[in-house]
Amino acid sequence: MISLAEENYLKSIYHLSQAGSKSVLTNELAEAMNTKAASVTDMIKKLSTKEFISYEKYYGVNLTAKGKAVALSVIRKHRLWETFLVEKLAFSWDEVHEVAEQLEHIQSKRLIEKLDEYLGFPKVDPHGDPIPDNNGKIKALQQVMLATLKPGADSTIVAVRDSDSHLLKYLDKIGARPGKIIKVIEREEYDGSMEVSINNQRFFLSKEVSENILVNA
Amino acid sequence: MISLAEENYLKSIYHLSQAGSKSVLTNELAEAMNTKAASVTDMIKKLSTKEFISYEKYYGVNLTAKGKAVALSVIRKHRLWETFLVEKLAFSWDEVHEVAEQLEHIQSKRLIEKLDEYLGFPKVDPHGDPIPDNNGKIKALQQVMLATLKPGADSTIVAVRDSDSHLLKYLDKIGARPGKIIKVIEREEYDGSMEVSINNQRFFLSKEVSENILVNA
DNA sequence: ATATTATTTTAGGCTTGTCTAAAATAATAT
DNA sequence: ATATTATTTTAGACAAGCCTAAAATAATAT
Ligand SMILES: [Mn+2]
Ligand SMILES: [Mn+2]
Ligand SMILES: [Mn+2]
Ligand SMILES: [Mn+2]
Repeated sequence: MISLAEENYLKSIYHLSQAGSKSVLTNELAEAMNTKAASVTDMIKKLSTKEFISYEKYYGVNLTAKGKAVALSVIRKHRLWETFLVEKLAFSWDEVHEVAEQLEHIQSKRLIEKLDEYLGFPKVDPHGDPIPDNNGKIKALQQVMLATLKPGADSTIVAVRDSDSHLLKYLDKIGARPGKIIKVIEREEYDGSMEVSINNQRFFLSKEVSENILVNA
Repeated sequence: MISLAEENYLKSIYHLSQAGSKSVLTNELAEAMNTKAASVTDMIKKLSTKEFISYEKYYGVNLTAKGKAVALSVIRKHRLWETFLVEKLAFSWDEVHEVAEQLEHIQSKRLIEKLDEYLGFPKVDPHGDPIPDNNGKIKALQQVMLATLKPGADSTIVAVRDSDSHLLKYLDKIGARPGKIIKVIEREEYDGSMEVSINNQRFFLSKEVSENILVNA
């Protein structure tokens, strides 16, 4: 019915449109999918024919309701599997993303329902990302990059970007996990780096890192 | 590295050669793979080039050590996943095969090691089939089709064929599970059907059914 | 030993998903 | 308003995995 490649494209389009309505451009998608613009154009046509996306030549694509449902179903599976790997199989949070990239394509409604139940219907995955429910409803978390906070502010970590395992190892080391309170001590304007405190310990975070930590808005 | 299609071919070749040494013929493989002989010949050439099989034109194929290792690894994954689905997710034994056909292709050594551990290093899957160990060692069970037993004999069920969910539902209903003792009361020579007793209950089994129940030799 | 039949391989073609190079279009700068 | 640059699409090709039809080979029957 729907191929693995198609599912991955739809998922990428969803992420790039940040669940929003702005069109996703060919080159963005090419970069995200680690492929070439020409290949993206080819796939875009197929997805458009199948009505998973609406496509205006030269101006990018948007998910249809149908396409969004597929994307959310894949994301649901991804996040449930990540939760399973961490909670049940004792994986660390930096090891799960790649495996979940494979597991998210397993086709079995029954499996994902049973898995959800087995895990106790979790609301967020190990990185703090919300898990869409069975009907494709996802709770849009009010979140903002740590990088945008001003000195003096303190805030709770909501989620962290999950696809770079080196980043995750580092965040784990400094204790930057969802639920933790993080306080901005100082911020260097010229490079965007900041000093923060987590668990009463101080750390210097590069802009890079502080953009990958999401705190509540 | 190795594709899903290639893995499935190697698994099929393994099963058809019944872990033995007799060559597997093109048409056998075509039937098992639900494909055409011409397609099989194409794939056979690829697998031969990659040295997963030895191939003598017109006389069938045999797994190399390398090919056998791949086949056993896929079978190991299949059976561990089936065990997981039944033991942890409360699937019934007739629902697991199809899902396991997908899960067996997930590539992650770590995942399968963790899963094995999580399941307590099971030796057999829900249908009684032995699970190859991490090194590709598989315990060749001494087993024989129930159909070959003579009246009066009683024997323990070791395994049942796992790929027909209707058969499995039926076997479940009559209590024909691995570990159960089954006794042959009578056998009709003309159609190979037999009357048996399981748990002190009597059943008439067609030849079809009695060939899909494996008992210890 | 030869003819018939069954099996297997080859030839040529199709779809999916990818690529490079060239052409078309849009965006930006002068 | 036009020229330059950046982006996107088209054209043409390729590998994987499948197909049908035809040719080649092996097995079997006479
Ligand atoms: Mn992930
Ligand atoms: Mn995640
Ligand atoms: Mn099975
Ligand atoms: Mn089984």
